[in-house]
Amino acid sequence: MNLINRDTDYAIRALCFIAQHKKERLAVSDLVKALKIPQPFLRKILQKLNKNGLLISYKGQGGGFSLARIPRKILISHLIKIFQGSLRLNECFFKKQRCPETNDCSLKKRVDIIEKHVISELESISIASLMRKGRD
Amino acid sequence: MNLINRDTDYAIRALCFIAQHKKERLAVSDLVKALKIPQPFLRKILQKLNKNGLLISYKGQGGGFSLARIPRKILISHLIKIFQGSLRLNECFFKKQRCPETNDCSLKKRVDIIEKHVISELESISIASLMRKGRD
DNA sequence: GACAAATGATACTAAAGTGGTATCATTTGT
DNA sequence: ACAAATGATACCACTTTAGTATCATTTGTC
Repeated sequence: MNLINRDTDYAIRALCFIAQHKKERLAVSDLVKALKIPQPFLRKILQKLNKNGLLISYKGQGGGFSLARIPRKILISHLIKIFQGSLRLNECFFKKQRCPETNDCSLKKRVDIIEKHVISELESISIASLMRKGRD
Repeated sequence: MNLINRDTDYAIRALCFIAQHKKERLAVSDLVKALKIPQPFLRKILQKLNKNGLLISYKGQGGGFSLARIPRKILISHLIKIFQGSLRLNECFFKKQRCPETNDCSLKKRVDIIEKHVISELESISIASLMRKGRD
């Protein structure tokens, strides 16, 4: 079980790398060299970031990608939603059915509390905060 | 993404049900009636709970299962470990490789903190605490 | 205008995980 | 001896994950 999957992880690395570079347009090939992510896979990820409004793409020769917003406004929670679907940790398997006996979803209530905490923590992590050196 | 999968969920229900019953031996067929879990699947789950020391099994006619320890000592975190493997939310995909640039796993550090919180919360949930009525 | 360098779109694939089913062996109370 | 129970194991369909492959389109440069 992983909170962050490979797509999301690659997306974070790519966004950090783009954010750190003065050049405001980077081609996939530039990123591949630095990040060691298979090129076709990284392309797919960047295309998705573009579709979701986190990157701007430039087609044709000399094209590439640049950030569509400042790093502080790019949140890990958003990336997880894009690449892993919702952030829910607690979809009930028995939506209609009442859980038998007294165990009627006191479990769900407890896990909901955990979920809320995790979500709020993930919403506090931005690309900017991951870039700041010296930050713990 | 779900913190608790179906195996674990069924295990929790089964354990709660057994714990609530005065009869200290319950056969799979008794549980199936009450919990509406497919019998062969539930059997597999109970066998695993037996192997992991949470249930005691009695073979032969009149056999069944009983709790191997008091409900307060059966923790959700333990069940997750049994049915879903480790509780880690944060296995690094790049164990040896250093993450490129300055982004060297400040992400991991942040997620580790979240993980610790989730684990400690799950360790605080026991079968006993799920059975107590009125507990929110 | 031709060409090459870039992204866009889409379809495919292999491996692992999830949620089961099926079968036969063994134990044990009556 | 028999039936009712668990033990062990193998199988299966479906979904998700982590990619690969291919062709179409755009655009700067010569």
